[in-house]
Amino acid sequence: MPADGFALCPVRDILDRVGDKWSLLCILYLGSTDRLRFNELRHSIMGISQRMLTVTLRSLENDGLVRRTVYAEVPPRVEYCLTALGQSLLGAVIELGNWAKDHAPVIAEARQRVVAPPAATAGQV
Amino acid sequence: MPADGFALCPVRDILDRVGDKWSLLCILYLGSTDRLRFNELRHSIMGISQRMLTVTLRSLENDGLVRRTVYAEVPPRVEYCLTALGQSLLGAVIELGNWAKDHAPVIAEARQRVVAPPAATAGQV
DNA sequence: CTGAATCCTGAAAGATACTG
DNA sequence: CAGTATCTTTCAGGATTCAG
Repeated sequence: MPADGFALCPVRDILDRVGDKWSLLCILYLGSTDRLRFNELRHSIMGISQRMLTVTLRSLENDGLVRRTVYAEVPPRVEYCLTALGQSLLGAVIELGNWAKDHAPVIAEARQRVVAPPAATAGQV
Repeated sequence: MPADGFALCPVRDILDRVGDKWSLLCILYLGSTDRLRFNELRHSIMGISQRMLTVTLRSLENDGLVRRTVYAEVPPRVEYCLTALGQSLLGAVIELGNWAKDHAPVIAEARQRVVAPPAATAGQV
């Protein structure tokens, strides 16, 4: 692991954080409403485990993208929402999401082409 | 807005592919020029291993985002460039990259705040 | 209800060496 | 130059359990 000091480090850094399995999903869902409770979010992002939701939310909170509000009630209630910083990221995420939705079939097609290449083509690389 | 988890599946799928450690960097660098040879790219993305560059480029190629052109010369020459599909993604990636660059200091600051929380804040959680 | 703490596994990624 | 082939290590993420 080299001590790197090049210009794209911040990009790498952010993408590492935001490019994990659940962060962008959390941001997308949190961005679609005002705020969500823990289990609301957990139910929205089907497939996420309780642990990963906690870990992801902590991570986003630590980066200042998500605000966590604890209500001193019983039973406990905790609500999450995007911070201004998180909202500023939301645009790019949504754009990425739209791209993904728009081009999903094309990509699926490209992948098919890999597993099932044309058999009759001769010579051509 | 989302409500239905299935709509976000393609997003998950794309983000999984594009959200790995090197793909977006490759797209960014390939998008910044017409085309790049293997070692040019490798030199640009400092820190990437030769293996991971190969793996990443294959992955992008399989998804139809990158075109690989082999010249039957000696010594071998292979050039990579974005396809139209790849270029269509470039916009969102650049926007994400710009966001990362713009907000890197704020995020760094937020992270600092986590490791060194204010001791005197009383009352509100 | 919300979350912390452990344990565990598969996949990702790095290092290295070899090849056309 | 541009890979491929292995080997090893790391670690994200799932399951489970405990706690406030």
